[in-house]
Amino acid sequence: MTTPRIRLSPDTRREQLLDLGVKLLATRPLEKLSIDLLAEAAGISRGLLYHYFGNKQDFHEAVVRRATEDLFALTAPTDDPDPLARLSGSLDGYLGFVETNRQGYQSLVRAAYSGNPTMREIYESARAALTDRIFDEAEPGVLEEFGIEDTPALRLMVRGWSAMVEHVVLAWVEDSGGIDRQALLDSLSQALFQIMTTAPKAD
Amino acid sequence: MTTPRIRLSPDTRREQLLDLGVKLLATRPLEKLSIDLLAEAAGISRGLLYHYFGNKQDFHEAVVRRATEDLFALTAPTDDPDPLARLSGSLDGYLGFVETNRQGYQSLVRAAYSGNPTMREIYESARAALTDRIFDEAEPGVLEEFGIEDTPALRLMVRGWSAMVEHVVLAWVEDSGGIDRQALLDSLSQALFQIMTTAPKAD
DNA sequence: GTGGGCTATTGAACAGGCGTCAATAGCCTG
DNA sequence: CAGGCTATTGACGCCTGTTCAATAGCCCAC
Repeated sequence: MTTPRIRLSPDTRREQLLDLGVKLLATRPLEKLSIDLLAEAAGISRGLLYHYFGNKQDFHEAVVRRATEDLFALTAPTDDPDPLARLSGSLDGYLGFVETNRQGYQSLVRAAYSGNPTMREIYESARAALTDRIFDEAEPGVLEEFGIEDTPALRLMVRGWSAMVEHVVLAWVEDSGGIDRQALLDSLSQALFQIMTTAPKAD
Repeated sequence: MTTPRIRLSPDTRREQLLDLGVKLLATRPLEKLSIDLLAEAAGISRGLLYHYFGNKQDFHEAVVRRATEDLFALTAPTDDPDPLARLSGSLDGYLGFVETNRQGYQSLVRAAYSGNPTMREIYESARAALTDRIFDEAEPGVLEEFGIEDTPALRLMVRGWSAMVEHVVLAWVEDSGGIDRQALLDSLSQALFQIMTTAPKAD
């Protein structure tokens, strides 16, 4: 009755478990992704998971890291040289991702706030990568034209803007409240522009 | 050896457990606030906790609700009639609260993202109350002077600004990066002003 | 083709935290 | 000071994470 045990190469097995983890995360929060659930879904014993990932924490971290990689890959900005157009396009891609992966994205954000410092770092670096590439890949000198200066204060405010985007987008996806999609995107990019042009100069 | 059991009135006992819960929350995240820990700290049996709060969820919710009430009470705005001054004072009080209750405030924010809808609602309504009172208590007509119109889109963006404030303030408290306290407060209130004056009109 | 070894895989056992409930014992009232 | 109401207990069952010695699939040498 019981399925005969199947022996796979470590790489294959690890990949299978990681992919399955991300897939299951799209339907439930991280805390509901138990060892039991994954083992049963993968058709393996609980013990095997501990062979590949030291413990539940490590497994969860690996799954979240994989999920952020997916997010990053699926939201590449356009190659428009205008930074504003790049920002707009990137925001559009980001919103699209959230629209089609609402549950998975919620699980991701929640994981970032779960209290585990490593988890937070994983998400924080993903978020940094998302915003950085909008500007870093732009032609040098464009920012200076607008009087934007790269200071710790500016970086802090931009990270704050990211948090705002997360919140607004998640709320809008839940219930748009009659707000037009494009108007939302415009407001968010305009907010960033304003924030950047008026950030305080560091002491 | 064992302490003789002490019989208190339900109200007294409940109050004691709630206060103790908030106190313990200031030193650890919510998920570490186990039944065992609280029972031992309070000098009671685990069973008694289930008599007062149906289960761990309910207990956690009650503790978080109490914590948000404390936050609200400790950050009352000044009675300045000028809405900008009121906002500034309120932000100042809020930052002060976070500075002196960093751990507890972190636990609070994390709880809000924990996935429990009730928890989220508790925190969301506290956040709404914090921002609403800045404007609701202002003299009527001031907002209109600045062309600010109360629309779903505006409310959404203001809630987004709250998320930004949370993020920025927590990051700044962790590591100021040489950013001046007053400059931070100014940037945040200025950001709100800009966001409010340029929010899209709902279709 | 086959026997043997490397190691992927298992499952039973342990730990610790949540939740239940019949039994116990403070405190108040007459 | 006796009796009752009910606040309080503690032992029990269950579920989930974690360990580890035993098992068995796959590949290679012959």
